[in-house]
Amino acid sequence: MARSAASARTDKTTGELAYARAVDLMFERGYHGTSVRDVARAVGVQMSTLYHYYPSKQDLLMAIMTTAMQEMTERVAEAIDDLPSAREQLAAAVHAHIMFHADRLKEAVVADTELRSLEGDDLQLILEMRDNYEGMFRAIIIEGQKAGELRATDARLTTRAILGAITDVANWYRPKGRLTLNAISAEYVGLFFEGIAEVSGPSA
Amino acid sequence: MARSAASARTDKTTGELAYARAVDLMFERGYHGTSVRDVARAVGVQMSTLYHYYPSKQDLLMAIMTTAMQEMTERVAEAIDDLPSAREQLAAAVHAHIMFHADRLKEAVVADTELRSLEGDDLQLILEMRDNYEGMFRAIIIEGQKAGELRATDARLTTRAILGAITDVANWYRPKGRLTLNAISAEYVGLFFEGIAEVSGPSA
DNA sequence: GACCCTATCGATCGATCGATCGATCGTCAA
DNA sequence: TTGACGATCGATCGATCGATCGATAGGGTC
Repeated sequence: MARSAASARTDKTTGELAYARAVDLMFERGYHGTSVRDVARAVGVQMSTLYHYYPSKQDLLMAIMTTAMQEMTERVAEAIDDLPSAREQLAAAVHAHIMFHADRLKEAVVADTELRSLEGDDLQLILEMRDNYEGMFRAIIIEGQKAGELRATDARLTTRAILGAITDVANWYRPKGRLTLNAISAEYVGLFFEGIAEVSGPSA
Repeated sequence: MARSAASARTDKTTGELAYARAVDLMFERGYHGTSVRDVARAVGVQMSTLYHYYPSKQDLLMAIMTTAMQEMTERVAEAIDDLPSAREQLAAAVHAHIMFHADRLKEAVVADTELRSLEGDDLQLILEMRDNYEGMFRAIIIEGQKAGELRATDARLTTRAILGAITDVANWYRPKGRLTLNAISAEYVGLFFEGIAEVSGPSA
């Protein structure tokens, strides 16, 4: 088969390269800020060639978002599997979420921010995947409250607070930064469980 | 002066209307997803008229972002002024941030998400305003730790965790929702200070 | 060797983009 | 009453958008 120069130079097919370059560009400039021409130029191929792999620009975005949501969900599900306590499960889930947002940072950010660029059924599908993902976290919290491990806070709001905080990691994390990923993850878990108040402090 | 039909029908000038409609549209579709034509159509005016008030599309975005950052900073600064303890200051800052993100929701979201649409000096200016804003929160935490009110967590990371969580409120808050803003704010403050662990629970 | 299929190309479609022009409208001061 | 001027209009610019076209090169299949 005829392969593009760029595709032959790497071990990826043109379709896989298109996915990767689209992730890069949409991460930097957003969906509407990225033209199909930009992606084609980055792949080293004509624009019409991309339409051989993805029927539309929207389908290219959907491929990114479904892949990201699906793999993130799998990672968290695997991480909490068989853990005995809510505390351990929640810590593992937070850790898995942060890890995914670090080493698949661009896909995660695109998935987190381009919801508004989706239309119709595509939007509904991703919303369902998000609800399902959030539900995993909320279920842990609710079970932990039933078991007496966790305080009786509003489960839905608590879930949003935790997810809001750890999703934001993708907005500032730098691999060469001051803290390792494990340190970041551990510190977040400590914050969530124990809070910031000094128990023996003046206000206790 | 010659006033457009839309401007005459309201108490706003065309320039103010343009700002408001641009906020609406960029909130829904993002900066690159919103055309100057869209804004003009929403205002009820010709596209060229908008250029009488804003020299470029980028300047329109900058007007929104600087306004949002400036007013949000003022609100938090006023909220924490004269409060005696770090605990009270942080609670007030969190409350003010959430309140701003609720009643100026669209501007806040645009300011939070369109950083990547800015270029050159514009980007630098907004980044400085963000750093300054974040610095207010971090200063409270550091002072609270010195005073023994707060645990010795990583101040920079703790600040990001709190801001990440409360900024995300704009992504799900609905005025007709289950919880009032005061309840949301109070619950968040409780989470941040006390955490979710049950102190007398099995893991304590 | 005849055939087909996938992958790619260059060219081009109609639509829309951000931006700018000169002309005209409406208001207010003199 | 009139002249100046800010505000608005309609028309248009060159560039770029997402999408589609027909053509064809190069392997695999029988």
